[in-house]
Amino acid sequence: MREGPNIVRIAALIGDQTRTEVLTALIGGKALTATELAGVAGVTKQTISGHLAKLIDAQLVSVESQGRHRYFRLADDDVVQLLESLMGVAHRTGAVRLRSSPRDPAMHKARVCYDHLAGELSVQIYESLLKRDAFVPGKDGLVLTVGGKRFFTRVGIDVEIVRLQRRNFCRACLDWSERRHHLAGALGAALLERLMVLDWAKRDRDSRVVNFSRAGEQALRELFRLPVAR
Amino acid sequence: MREGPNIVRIAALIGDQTRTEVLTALIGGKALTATELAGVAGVTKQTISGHLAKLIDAQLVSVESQGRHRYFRLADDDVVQLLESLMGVAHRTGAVRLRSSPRDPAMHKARVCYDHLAGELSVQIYESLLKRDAFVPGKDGLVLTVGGKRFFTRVGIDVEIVRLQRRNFCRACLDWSERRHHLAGALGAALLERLMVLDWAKRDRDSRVVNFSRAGEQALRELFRLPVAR
DNA sequence: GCAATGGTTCGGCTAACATCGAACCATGAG
DNA sequence: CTCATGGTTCGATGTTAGCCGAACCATTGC
Repeated sequence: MREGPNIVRIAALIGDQTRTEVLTALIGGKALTATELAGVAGVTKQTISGHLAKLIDAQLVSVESQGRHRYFRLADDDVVQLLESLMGVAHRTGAVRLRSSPRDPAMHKARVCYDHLAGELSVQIYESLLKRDAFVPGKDGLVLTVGGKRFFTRVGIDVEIVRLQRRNFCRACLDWSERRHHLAGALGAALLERLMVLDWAKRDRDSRVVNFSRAGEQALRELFRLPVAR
Repeated sequence: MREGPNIVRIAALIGDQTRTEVLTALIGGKALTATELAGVAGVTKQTISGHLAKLIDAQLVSVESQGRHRYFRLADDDVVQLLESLMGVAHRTGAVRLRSSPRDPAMHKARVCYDHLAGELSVQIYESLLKRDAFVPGKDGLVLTVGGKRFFTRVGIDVEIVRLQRRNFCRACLDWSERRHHLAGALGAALLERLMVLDWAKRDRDSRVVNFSRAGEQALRELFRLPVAR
């Protein structure tokens, strides 16, 4: 009768305010401790401990113990994709949070999606690269062409070193605010990393927003030949 | 404090066995009545009525009244994408249904994803088209090139007529079993439709499986120049 | 060794919600 | 009009699960 994977359990886990608070906090990409997570979720540590146990059991979150601390992070990229997918639907159905802060437009322009860039700018980068044949589809994600490699070399990224990472090198990720794709994988992460090192962009202290400096955005736009800013 | 769309409500709705039964039944693409849905979910009609009201209120499902019947269908493509995304995570975490039927390999090869094709074959088609520059990324999904149009004309699809539909014409959809993209949108739907008319493929009576005839698969492979079958 | 901090386990309380029986409204057939 | 069928509303019931207080284990610092 029933077929396919059991999605109910996963959805039920996300269908709780506290746990979603945890998951969205982890989209930021940084590994957090239980007490930190209890703080952002606004519950006691006993409660958060219970929730984290469930999330780990379901393999949505993974842990690493270091001394008396336990660091929690998302277990896999696909969790990020799932959350962004959920946000897409929530966005369409108008189920947005009441407190739509001034952050909102900034979130749309550029934000962190786990460890890579999301939002308007990121989509433009991805599409510009695609249009210039920077990658072709491969058997597991995207394959960077010789021409594509040049773009990254020019920002100061050593593509061959990035390629050594065990994770997926380069793939597309659906952007909930734009409903289009942006660059993810090790290469996407390396790009965001590099933007921060160059001081072209800075992460907002306590949100997923990424703020570009005037010069940084300018340089990025020229480098990836993005359409002119409005 | 909190930012972004409210995903908890959506996830909580999916996090119920009965409602998920309803949603997955509707991925099949056909609009179903309340009593039919009560049947597949195994609950009484009062119960299903309550669930449907919630799903409609959250805009995951839409209704159309016809006489004394009310036909329920998924409200938007993004719900399908969300469900497939969930299945992807559930698949990775090994949370598959106990009863893994002989249907399972068939599901992986070809199945219906709302109104278009999903599974191994569909991914191959998509990637073959992409490699042959059948589309370029556009501002809202993919744009079919002149070269791409030829592929569809050759199967007997009048692309210009398909383009008239109000829905998104052509876009990519993430495939949970393959973890890669396949073709969706009006064009994807038209292709599946055409395959059935040509008798190259048939839908399984009571599942999402799509069975290809020997000749049909052969023809499809040649037409879209797919890699040789294993 | 002893306190302090990070985290988990246990038990009990409470609220939310899925379920169904029964009654009720709407449409269509005879 | 009358009856049958498709759906919804209401109220009562039972289960689930989130939450916290308290006690407990583990690691670090003094």
